[in-house]
Amino acid sequence: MSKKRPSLGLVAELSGVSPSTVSRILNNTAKVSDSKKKTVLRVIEETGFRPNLAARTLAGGRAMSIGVLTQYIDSPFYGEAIRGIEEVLASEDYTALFASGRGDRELELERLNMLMERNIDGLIVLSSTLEDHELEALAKELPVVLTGRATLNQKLTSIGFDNLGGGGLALGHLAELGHEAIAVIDGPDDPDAKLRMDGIRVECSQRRIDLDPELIEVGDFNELGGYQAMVRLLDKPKDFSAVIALNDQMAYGAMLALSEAGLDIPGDISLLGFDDLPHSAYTVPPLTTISQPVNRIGAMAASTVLAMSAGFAQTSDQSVAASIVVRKSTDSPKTHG
Amino acid sequence: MSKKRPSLGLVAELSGVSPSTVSRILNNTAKVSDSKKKTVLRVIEETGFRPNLAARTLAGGRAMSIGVLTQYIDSPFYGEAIRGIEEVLASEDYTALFASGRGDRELELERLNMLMERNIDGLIVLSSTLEDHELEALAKELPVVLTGRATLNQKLTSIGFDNLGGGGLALGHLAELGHEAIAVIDGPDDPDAKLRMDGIRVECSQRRIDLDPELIEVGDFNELGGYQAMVRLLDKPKDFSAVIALNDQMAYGAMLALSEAGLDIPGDISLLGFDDLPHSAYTVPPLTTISQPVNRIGAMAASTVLAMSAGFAQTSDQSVAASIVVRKSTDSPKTHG
DNA sequence: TTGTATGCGTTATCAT
DNA sequence: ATGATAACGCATACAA
Repeated sequence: MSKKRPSLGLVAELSGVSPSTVSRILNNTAKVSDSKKKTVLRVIEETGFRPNLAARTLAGGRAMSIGVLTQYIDSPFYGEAIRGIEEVLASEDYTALFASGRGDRELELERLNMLMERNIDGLIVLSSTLEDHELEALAKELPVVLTGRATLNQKLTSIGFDNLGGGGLALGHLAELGHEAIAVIDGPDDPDAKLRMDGIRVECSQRRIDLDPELIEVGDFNELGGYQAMVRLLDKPKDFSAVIALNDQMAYGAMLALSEAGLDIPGDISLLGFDDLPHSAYTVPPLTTISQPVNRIGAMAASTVLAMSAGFAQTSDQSVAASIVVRKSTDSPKTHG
Repeated sequence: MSKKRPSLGLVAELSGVSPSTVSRILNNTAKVSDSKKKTVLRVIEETGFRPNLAARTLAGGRAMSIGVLTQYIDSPFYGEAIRGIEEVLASEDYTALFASGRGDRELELERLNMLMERNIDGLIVLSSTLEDHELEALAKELPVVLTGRATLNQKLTSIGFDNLGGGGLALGHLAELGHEAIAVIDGPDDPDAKLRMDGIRVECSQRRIDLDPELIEVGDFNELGGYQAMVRLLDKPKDFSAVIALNDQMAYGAMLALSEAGLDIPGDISLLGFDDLPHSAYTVPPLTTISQPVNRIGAMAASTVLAMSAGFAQTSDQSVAASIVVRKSTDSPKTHG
């Protein structure tokens, strides 16, 4: 019953031209007389013809799709990037194919294979358990753009945050408010976290502020890890007046721990995060945070793969600047007599 | 330089068998002698052969992909569902193709076309601006499973939340704590919101509680809308001791408004949300909420399309039960002398 | 400018 | 149980 979809051949027949002519019109790959073009276009309209992507791909054309490798598709952080990617790709008639590895190497490899089976024209790696040499190997087969690994490997094209600068911004803000004893909730073993930490350290030494190693606790980039790290921090005999969480999600967890301890933000403790997730404007109090333009990164990554796929060489590294969004979670430390 | 991917033909040649035999082994579509099977499998291993999906699709096989139509891929709510969908699909070697319409009908149609071009084997509609009759038309062309439209149209297969029951649960909880003047932050014009509201109303009449229309403000299912609705509520001369927000995101916004007004949760006002988003365990205070097993819904939707695609008829409606997660944002109203 | 012929990698229909 | 062959819908090299 269901009449099968019209094919290019049908359109050609109905238009009284050859299939190649229709193909040419579709892909704008050669000149076609206006009259023929007009009728073909009309027939396409009438029949509702849409090229079969499988056939097009098989015949050597592009698959019109870009793979996106990530850990968790449902993460507020990657969500931002994904939106940027989607917008750019869609505007060029490309589609994003997502593959989440959930931090499991086996699964990630499996999903990556799935992407390759689908003849993707390029790959954006938002985060991955893959090692550099594996990514390099991949990059020899198709355009690959990484995010968050800037400066780590010059053989790979990457779009980075200015994590170093962001770290400096964070510490600078607190220092200028007058904080001297500053605790940090570090992230997992991850290039982004490392560079943010480095930025904080550099700024510390420039301002002659002492970063007490005892006041650095490691989290997992999630709420729970931030909560637990904050609890451990609070347990220590050491005093501190401000806390930097290396991402907003951990800051959320820290907020809860602080509140349960009866501490006021920013009255007792100032708190600062990274990423400026959409939700951060609505925490209580609204969170001061380092804004990494994540969705711009996504957009840049997308236009970069597209450019590479079209044969344009790319400069290997690009990065976007961080900025600070000052809200209500940071203030001067209270001076106790 | 880049040696092109090994094909089924190559594998056949190297194994000394015909292409058909290799295909049979791959798809388990006929008996093949163990000896041949063994060598073919070995060659596949050695060459790293992976079937080309475009070819497979073109040749009449399945595309091994299910389209997922949604408004915003980066939304904590849909994120949950998407995870459920992905897990089920991946386990069956299927892939989800996402298309976000961002609430724009034109864009949504455009993205839907993109999905059709890709020969999807089925479609899951998480949310859509499409009307029922359009969805019915679609459902005639391929398996379609909806979420959140249960009971609205019997011709369509759908997986629904028990919004009605959830609404009852919410009001029941507050009623039993002793609340009588209850405000509601309603959602946009949306079946889910409507049913939640209905559930609240039904429970109200059973408990002889009066739901003051003045205390119902409409939000947009986002933090900002919740914030604004709460501000409007606070502006009214009417008194209330509890607020139900029809989803967690609006509850987050309400929390901020309440805090800015100097009101304590739950000391002054109890607050309750819907959805039990991952973040809700980490708000200050942690949010009491109606848990809709969103990711189970996703999983059910996925297995349902798969079943339909395999030719099994489906009962038209399924739904999963709601439950209440009591945390710290609700308590008995304070009795003022 | 336009048409013809061939091939892309796989499945499916026949044979054997 | 296995192989030969056609077909899927399109792009492209080659002819005209």
